[in-house]
Amino acid sequence: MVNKQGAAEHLILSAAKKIFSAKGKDGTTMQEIADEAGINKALLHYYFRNKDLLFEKVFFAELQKFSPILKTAIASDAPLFEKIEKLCETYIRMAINNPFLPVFVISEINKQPEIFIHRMFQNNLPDFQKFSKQIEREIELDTIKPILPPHLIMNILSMCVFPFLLKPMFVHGMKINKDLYNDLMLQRIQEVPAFIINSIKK
Amino acid sequence: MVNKQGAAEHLILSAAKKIFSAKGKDGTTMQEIADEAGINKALLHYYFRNKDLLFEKVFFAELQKFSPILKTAIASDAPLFEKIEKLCETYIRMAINNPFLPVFVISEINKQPEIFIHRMFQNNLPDFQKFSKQIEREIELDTIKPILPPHLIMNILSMCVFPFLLKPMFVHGMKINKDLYNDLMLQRIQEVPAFIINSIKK
DNA sequence: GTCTATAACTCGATAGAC
DNA sequence: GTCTATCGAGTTATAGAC
Repeated sequence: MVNKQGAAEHLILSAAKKIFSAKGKDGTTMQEIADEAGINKALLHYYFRNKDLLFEKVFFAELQKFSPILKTAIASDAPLFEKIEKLCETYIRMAINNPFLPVFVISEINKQPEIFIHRMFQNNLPDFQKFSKQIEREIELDTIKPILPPHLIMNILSMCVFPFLLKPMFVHGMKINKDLYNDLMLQRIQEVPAFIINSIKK
Repeated sequence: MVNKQGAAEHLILSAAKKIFSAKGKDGTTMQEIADEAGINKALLHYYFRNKDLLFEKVFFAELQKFSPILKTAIASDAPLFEKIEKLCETYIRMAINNPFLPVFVISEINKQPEIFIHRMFQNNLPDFQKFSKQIEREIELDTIKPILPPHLIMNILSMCVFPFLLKPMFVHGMKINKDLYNDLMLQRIQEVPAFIINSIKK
């Protein structure tokens, strides 16, 4: 709001985040971003050189903040149920605080998988192998019902992230208002891990 | 493959389906589609008049085939567990046979929710209200554990559809090859409803 | 740093020959 | 029906004044 050094740069970044999120990279024009930021089109190029660099600046910076958090949660030595609770909370809070991220990740990952994965994790993927071993160990110990680790992992990710992708469907199609939807998402921090643990525990 | 009447039209449609699915409507150029189809750009306009009409022809035709199937499955009078099994099978088979559809639906629904929902269901949405009542009745009868219907509905949709959106992540990021991935998806036709029913049954 | 003006380019669409 | 050639709108990107 206040005119300071770096104010324009910040205005551009948050305007870009907003418009890119709503319309995707290709659907957005530099003019729209400039208008939203209340500045001139040429300034976008002055600060960020071109559209691609602006786009990357906006999203990869945001994503990389979460990459280490996720890696830590997945590789931790916590007991399985505790880890599942932690993972769900991490994913869901991330999405609540950054409603644009899930859509962005899914569309980018389906356009340029190699490039995206490389940028997101910098050649240092979360250790799903270790998590799989932990699941298999619990099955052997007979503390949970048999399930292939990839299925359990997919179930966790799915229930945490997918509802955010469906938000417009619920809000527009089924007349669930936005506040109610956000309440539902908050509930899911407890609801999802409980649902999962109910299903697998012996 | 064979040169016949209607061959070009068919080549265009499947080329368009492929490229649109990967890059989205805005990210795709008519030139790319023409190249993929091995024909000339002008032919695209000859057959489909313009880009928007081509896009709609490709996707809404496909989607509308499924709209009545889904509506029937959701509104049926089958017992709850049976209905859940049927729904999962319907969603997962749909996605297996049309790997491009989930990405398309999610990105479109997040760009233009009203328009998309209207086109997809022609003002005649699936009756989730009825499904919700059915869930609430089972809870009252004490045959399943208490859960808010929207959560259960989200869980079902999520576990059926989301894994298809993550395919590139599994295939590229975690070196799971495509055949194995498809096997996993087929398993989920049984796996997902079992996981859900395990979680909610008393 | 910020602006106006415009150059350079991409892409959808059409004209017209065959 | 299919092609080549080209137009024109819309966008990215830059030059240059302040």
